[in-house]
Amino acid sequence: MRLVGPLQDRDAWAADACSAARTLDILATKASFLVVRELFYGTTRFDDFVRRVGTSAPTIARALSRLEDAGVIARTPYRTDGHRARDEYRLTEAGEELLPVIMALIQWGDAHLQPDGPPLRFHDVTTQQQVRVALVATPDTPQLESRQIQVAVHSPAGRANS
Amino acid sequence: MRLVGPLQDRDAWAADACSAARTLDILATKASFLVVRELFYGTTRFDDFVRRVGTSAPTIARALSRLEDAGVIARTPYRTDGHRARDEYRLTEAGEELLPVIMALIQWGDAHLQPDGPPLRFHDVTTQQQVRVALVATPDTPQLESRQIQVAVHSPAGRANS
DNA sequence: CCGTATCCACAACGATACTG
DNA sequence: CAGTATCGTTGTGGATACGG
Repeated sequence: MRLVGPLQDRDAWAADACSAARTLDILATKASFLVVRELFYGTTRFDDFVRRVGTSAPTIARALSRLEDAGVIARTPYRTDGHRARDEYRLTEAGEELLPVIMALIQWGDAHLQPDGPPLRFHDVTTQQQVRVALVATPDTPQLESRQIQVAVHSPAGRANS
Repeated sequence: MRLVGPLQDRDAWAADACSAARTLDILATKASFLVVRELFYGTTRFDDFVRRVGTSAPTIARALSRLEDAGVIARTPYRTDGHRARDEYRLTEAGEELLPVIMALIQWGDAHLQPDGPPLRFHDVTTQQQVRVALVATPDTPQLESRQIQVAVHSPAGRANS
């Protein structure tokens, strides 16, 4: 990248105010990232997070409450039938906007850490074109939303579904 | 996102093989992310990392060696004049491809954690259009490279450069 | 089924001190 | 200037046990 303008204070803006640093304070741990990933995949229940993130219940509880504090997710009661109140977790609008972060991580991992190819495929639900994360400088480039994206397990070649 | 295909094994592909999880194993800590950010900003020297990431020397040393092990950065000697050999750190090609990850973090932080607006602005070096991270499903959308991006400190309104 | 509380192990961090 | 070594503290995570 090419730095322009007043750069004498180069050391100043790095540490405190950097937006990446602030975002990372929220998504502090690996578990937090993966909980957000699961939310995009539609997971809403505590127990499913535990199993699908592959971590312990306390870790999930910590991640969920931190994300809630940060306004990334909202905890809402479901099945309000009688005495047993249960919560489900959903992304807020702010949380939905984390999709590029997650997709960028997946895309890099697909390209560099998956010798056998990507385990998952992401396609536009209408055009069936492959979805990718791109850096663009065109204001008119449309932004895909999460519900327009289709996730499929990648089965190599035409594999008949038994 | 809409999950399609065989989903019985939903719990399986989440934990082990997920590309996001694997990427996060490399960028395990906040310091690792910020070191990568600094590399994009052109930082190459140990001491500059320490100051600009705002952390301690051992933390930087750890982050650098982990990133080197992962093939994200390469350590090359500079100023080979005589007895004093020093190293500089640069992104590998694989490392360069982490730019969408960093930009996505910055973009989210700009939108949600900066009440006074983004501290930095990113523009296409030729068109001067603003750069953003987008999810696209069009194969022909061009990908901006890091050297086509211009970084400027955001000074509100027209502030004369003294 | 949905979590929380407690405890222990380990990894990451900062402070400090030291080497070339 | 460019790191490494050590150490005490904190944060993160897993195991287990417990309560709604």
